[in-house]
Amino acid sequence: MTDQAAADPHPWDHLEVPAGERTEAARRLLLAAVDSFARRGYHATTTRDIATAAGMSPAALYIHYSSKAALLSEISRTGHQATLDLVERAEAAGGDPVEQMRRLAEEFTTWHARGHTVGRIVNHELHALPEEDFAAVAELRRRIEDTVRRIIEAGVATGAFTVPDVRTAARAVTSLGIDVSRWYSERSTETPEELGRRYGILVLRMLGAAV
Amino acid sequence: MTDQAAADPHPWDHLEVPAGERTEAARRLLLAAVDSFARRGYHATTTRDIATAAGMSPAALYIHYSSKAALLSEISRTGHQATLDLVERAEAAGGDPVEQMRRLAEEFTTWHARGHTVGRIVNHELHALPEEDFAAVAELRRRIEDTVRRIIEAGVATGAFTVPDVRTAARAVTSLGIDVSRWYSERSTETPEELGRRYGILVLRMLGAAV
DNA sequence: CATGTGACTAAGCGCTTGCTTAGCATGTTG
DNA sequence: CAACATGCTAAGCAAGCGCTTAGTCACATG
Repeated sequence: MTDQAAADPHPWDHLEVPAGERTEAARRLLLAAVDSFARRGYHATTTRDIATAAGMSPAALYIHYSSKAALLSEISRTGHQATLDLVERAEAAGGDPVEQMRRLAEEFTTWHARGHTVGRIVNHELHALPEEDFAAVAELRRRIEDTVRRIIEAGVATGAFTVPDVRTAARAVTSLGIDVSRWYSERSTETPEELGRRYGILVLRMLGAAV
Repeated sequence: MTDQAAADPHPWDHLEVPAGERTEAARRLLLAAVDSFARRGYHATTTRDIATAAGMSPAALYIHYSSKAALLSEISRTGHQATLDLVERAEAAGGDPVEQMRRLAEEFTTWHARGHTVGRIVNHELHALPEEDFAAVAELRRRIEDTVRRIIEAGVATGAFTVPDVRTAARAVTSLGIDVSRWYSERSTETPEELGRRYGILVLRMLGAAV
């Protein structure tokens, strides 16, 4: 089950929710919500859309989730956590700042291409979150950007990177990856991995590394 | 009136609608729509929100615009046209590909920072457009990206640029600028012009130019 | 085999939505 | 000064919204 899910990429994989933690029905609802929120946007999606896509009556949704916003919260929180994990793993895996940054840029980009549906919700529906969920998620976003900045600072210190301004460069690196979720589509000719490799090169060059 | 509007930057300036072409009331409605669509999103904005912000009763909106979607269409069409004009001017102003690209990247970035409210609507509410408006706008977007790609191709031909893939590089350049409208805020410490200059350097480096 | 229990549906409630209608002042025109 | 156009408001309509209620059914437990 688990290894098959890993072999067969799926929007669900981008929400780090252990398979056993929710029932089949709740999982189906969450997947339907991801699809619908990503395609039409949170406010344009109705609870009837979600329930119908999950093969249930409108009322069944409320047995598994307390509200439409609760679905968004779960998607946003787990999606952000998965992204932060990815970024911190790229830093922790070691090597010099150039190696760390290549890994981070490649995987960050690949994630946002493969999981562009979840990515779209994570990055474009922040304003629709209940206030306390927004605060939690904002903290995760801060830590993602901090990690990127830390690697750039390290690279500037060793002389491997040269940038006009560290904060601006960190913004640019994360921004480039995030925006992939806006434009990437299944119809794109590049695979997520190809795109990741190419973006890895572009990012290193942007930071003034010799590539 | 007109020169004061030019001296005092305003969301309106990013919608290239000649001052005389609409009445005061219609202009107020359009501005209220820009503000509300950018802040809450198209679907979360009600016609009552817009009319009230423009100081009118809900019904008055329909004297000036045929529907809520007509407001979005006008914002999206004029916003896209303004962006295309900017990009084509940067190419036409001459110089070698490096000079053209620096100008394009700087002005494209500055535009998306200063006009981030309009930019947010232009780039994130495409799916809410009526079908025929979407088609018109998609054509403008294609021409924007084509212009960027043309300059990169010219630079690759002269040897000034080196990129892993021209289409991917063009995507990255436009994407970097577009995403500024998502995260830039009036509270940002960088001015739009500062950010433009820094992004200009990052973009040229990304394309393998010696900077 | 009575009594729960959990997952579900049919129906619908109260409210908000985009938009319309009817009417009212103001100003312009023959 | 009658006739009309313009720009607006008060009131409200049909449709759709998020969510609730009441009840059904399959199945587990004493």
